[in-house]
Amino acid sequence: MRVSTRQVQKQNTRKKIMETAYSVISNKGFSVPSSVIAEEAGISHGSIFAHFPTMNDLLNNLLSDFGDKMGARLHMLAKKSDSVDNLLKEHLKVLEEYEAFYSRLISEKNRLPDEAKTTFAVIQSTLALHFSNVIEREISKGTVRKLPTHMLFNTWLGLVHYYLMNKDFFSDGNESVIKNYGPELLSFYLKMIKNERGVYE
Amino acid sequence: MRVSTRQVQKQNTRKKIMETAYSVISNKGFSVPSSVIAEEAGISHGSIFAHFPTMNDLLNNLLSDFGDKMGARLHMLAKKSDSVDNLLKEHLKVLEEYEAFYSRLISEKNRLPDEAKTTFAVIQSTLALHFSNVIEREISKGTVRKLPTHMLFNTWLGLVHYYLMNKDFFSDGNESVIKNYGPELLSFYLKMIKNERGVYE
DNA sequence: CCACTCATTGAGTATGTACTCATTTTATCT
DNA sequence: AGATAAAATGAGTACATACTCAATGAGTGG
Repeated sequence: MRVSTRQVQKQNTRKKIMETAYSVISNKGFSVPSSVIAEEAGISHGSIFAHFPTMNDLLNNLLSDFGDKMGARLHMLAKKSDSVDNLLKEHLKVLEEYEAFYSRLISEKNRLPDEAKTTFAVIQSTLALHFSNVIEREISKGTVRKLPTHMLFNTWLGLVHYYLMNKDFFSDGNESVIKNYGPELLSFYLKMIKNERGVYE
Repeated sequence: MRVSTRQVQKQNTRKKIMETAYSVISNKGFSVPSSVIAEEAGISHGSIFAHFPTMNDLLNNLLSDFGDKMGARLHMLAKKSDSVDNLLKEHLKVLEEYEAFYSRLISEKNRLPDEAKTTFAVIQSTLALHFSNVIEREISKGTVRKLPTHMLFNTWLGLVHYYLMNKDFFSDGNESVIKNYGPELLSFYLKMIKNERGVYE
């Protein structure tokens, strides 16, 4: 057989490590010790280092995977988003899906390896691209107020990140902030940026 | 004499530790080791622990002082702020004054002792109080659009924090983000929340 | 000037965590 | 089945950092 049991085993272990790291980091943050990840994954401590030369390397792999995954997800949503309303609604859906890890990322990115900034940049610029396309179309249609696109974008992201980072202030325990507040954020933001009086500008 | 040289000496050392910690943390973040603070302050490592039982205790003192100082400063500005424009302009001034440490605080508060959350809450609620006073007055005057006050507040703070936390993305090196972008943030935000057509609602 | 007190010192200790590597376990090949 | 190679193990090492404490020496009071 081409794919030996051994190879499968090794790949499984690697995958197990990555998945466990993802979930443990989502719950406890990036400063979780390697020993905890090993324990949680049900493997020996040394095994991690048989698969990844350093913890930083594991982190970089995680971050890059995450960037790809979430980036791809955001890219998709653009296709079915003809309006700001829909785009942002879809954005919130994606965020809810990745909420735990994403929150950790935006909270802790400044003290993570550079890969974290790259991951963040990938996600952000993907979103920004689709956002500005949709917004500019709506501005020229007159449905959105004539305001600088980049500021509209930063305001939306700032607002959403504010809620994600201050989770403990807004939500109790492990509840999803996006689930609880997403609709309010969305409707408020739309009210703020939309032309109430139609196309007359 | 009542105040002996010794007492003065001790107070000076304590002050020196606090001030150095404040500036070192402003530059390098809260995870800076005690040894670096001691070095920078020009005192022995052990001296820190002669003044503060633990590093956490030092941090708590710093945070509580900072909260008091910035809280008081924010409290003052309310008196001369008759309009949102002025209030936010003054807010930006205060932020610029405390930018480095404040940025660290909002970035790292989630992994700091609980005192950090308290400090944050003190600052935030002081600002929120004055903000909502001014905003509600302007809403009833018709100069600000009729939108929920708490969301207006969160949007402003979200936007500002977004810039502070992504400093490296917006500004190079050690330049002040507030200095560079404050005016743009302010004018954009005001444009967004203000009624362009006066009192007709 | 001497005895005493107290702030300061810094080498030493304790602890946590990343990473190593000789050994063990397990799959594969003949 | 026995020999070999790959994967996993976990006790051991290196290092960073918080905190201790006996020793130092400078200010204080008699």
